[in-house]
Amino acid sequence: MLRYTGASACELAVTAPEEMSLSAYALGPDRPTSGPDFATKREVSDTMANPLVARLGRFGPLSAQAVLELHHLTQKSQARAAGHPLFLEDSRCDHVCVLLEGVACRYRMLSGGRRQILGYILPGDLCDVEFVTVGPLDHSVGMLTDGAVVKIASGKLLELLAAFPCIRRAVEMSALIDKSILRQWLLNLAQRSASERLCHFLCEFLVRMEHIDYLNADGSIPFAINQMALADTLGMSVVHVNRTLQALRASEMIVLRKRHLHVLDRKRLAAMAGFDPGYLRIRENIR
Amino acid sequence: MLRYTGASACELAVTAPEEMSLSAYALGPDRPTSGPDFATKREVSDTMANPLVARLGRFGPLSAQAVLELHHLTQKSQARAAGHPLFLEDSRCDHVCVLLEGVACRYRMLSGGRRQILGYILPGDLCDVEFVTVGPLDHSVGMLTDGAVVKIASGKLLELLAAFPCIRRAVEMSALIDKSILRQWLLNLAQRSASERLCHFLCEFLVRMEHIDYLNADGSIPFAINQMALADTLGMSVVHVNRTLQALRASEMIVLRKRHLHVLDRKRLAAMAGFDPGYLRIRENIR
DNA sequence: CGGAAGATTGATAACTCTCAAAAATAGTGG
DNA sequence: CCACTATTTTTGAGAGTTATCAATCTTCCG
Repeated sequence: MLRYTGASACELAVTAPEEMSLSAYALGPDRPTSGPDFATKREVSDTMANPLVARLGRFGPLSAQAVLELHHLTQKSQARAAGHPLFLEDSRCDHVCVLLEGVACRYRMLSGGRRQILGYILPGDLCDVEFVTVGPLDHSVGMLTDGAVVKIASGKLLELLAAFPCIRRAVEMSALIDKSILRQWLLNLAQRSASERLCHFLCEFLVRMEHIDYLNADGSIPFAINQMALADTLGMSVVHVNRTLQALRASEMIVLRKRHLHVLDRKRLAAMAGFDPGYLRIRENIR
Repeated sequence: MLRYTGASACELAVTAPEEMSLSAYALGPDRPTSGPDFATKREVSDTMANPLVARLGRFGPLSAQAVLELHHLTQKSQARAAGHPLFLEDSRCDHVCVLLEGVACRYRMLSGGRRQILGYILPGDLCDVEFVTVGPLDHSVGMLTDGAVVKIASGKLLELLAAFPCIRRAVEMSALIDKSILRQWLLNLAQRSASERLCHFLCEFLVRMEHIDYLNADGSIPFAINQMALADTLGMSVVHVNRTLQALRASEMIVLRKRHLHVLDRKRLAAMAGFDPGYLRIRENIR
């Protein structure tokens, strides 16, 4: 039972045009997601229902006051359709976003219309944490799937960081992990073959999704990332992504269809990729 | 054949065996480097002679007291020969290093004896700034050339950060730039051809060296990075690095010999690489 | 001078890209 | 609910880039 079901509009059974009325969507009483409706749950006890609280809380205990504040900040969620930009390169920004639902990515566009995806942002993640940034952003952030976000003014966030050391620590930790992931990606791109790269990405994505409770009972996860995005992530052509995926399917390591990924043999996939989840700093290891 | 033997002593024209008497070297009156002798310049007014002070100072004004403290911390430099490890993956550490001289790099070893270089550390840079790290390090740091470092206990650094907001800001800024460089490298590896990657790296290295005043009067910079290290940086084979370098020489964009790099045509090199120095957050642009 | 590390060369093979087109799937509007 | 269009996935063929292997040459340094 999931908040983010992975599909663009289809699974949510609502159309989500670029400029729909956001508040209506976010606050509507019959919001068609199957998950908890954040707008109606305000109890502190319900901490794990809030992706931001859940995520920060995994880095260490948060004070009750801190949890309250975080809850308060994430009340007014706004829907965002796939393709919607959250931040644009070269612009300046006065706020950060918390992703509540869906998948977003950092990316840069290059001459020739190429795109390089620099990282994935999952529910509960803060972006762009480089709020400290004085200059213009050096990359864009956009939604890869439909989802929902909350904006937080930079000033407000800075207050929060100053007032709650537990939050500050969690955010700092989160930034370190981001960096760790970047290094891992670097290594992937530089040293591994196309199929190894793809396997590694799938392993990482699986572990991250599992960590935030998006693993379904049947062992699958929502996976609304199309082959073009995979190509832009892994520095390979769409054609080659396609063929590599087919090879993985043929060797019965994964099933990927209808925007859901089912890893049939984690061990083999991880071995193939040389994947060691340590860099994600998550307690439990891949089985 | 192990891949990481590092450069032999050369720039410094001294032999630097693994376990030489460090203090003798660092404090010797006739230290054979061409640069300023940090050990004998203790005046606060002489701020730019201290690589750490110089580097942090470029991010914003440092209070006189902060400069004093930084100076004090960087008195006891220790020589480090090429190949010397500063931090080892999986170990825990209770200190950071400031590089005063030479070039160091972050790297990870992979199965099969391969090495991936994850970043370069130049004089004035702090490593590993991930001192906050609770867990073991996820990568190693080692000297690529002979040089000198100063160790700072983590506790001491934390005190400093707490006591001097100007230092804290500079260190945070520095961490952000690190991340920015990582993203740029990612993009390089994923999207550019071997020759573009190489050009891009040379541009970046040139700008960084210039920024810390290592540009010689003749327009060259010290470049003690061998082709094996370049290969491990750019994810290509040594053979291909060699051939690509030759092509660059043939097209009269660079002269690279005797461990010195002379870029003859910056504009063309930058254009070839798609290099835009903005991500380094340095005032002056490449000419 | 001798040994070792680094740079260079040649030949071959492997991997991945590009182009072009067809098939399948998802989303839209009647 | 169905037809229609756009997007995404899949397939085939050929070309290009880069890796690998093995040997030689060069430079450095004791």
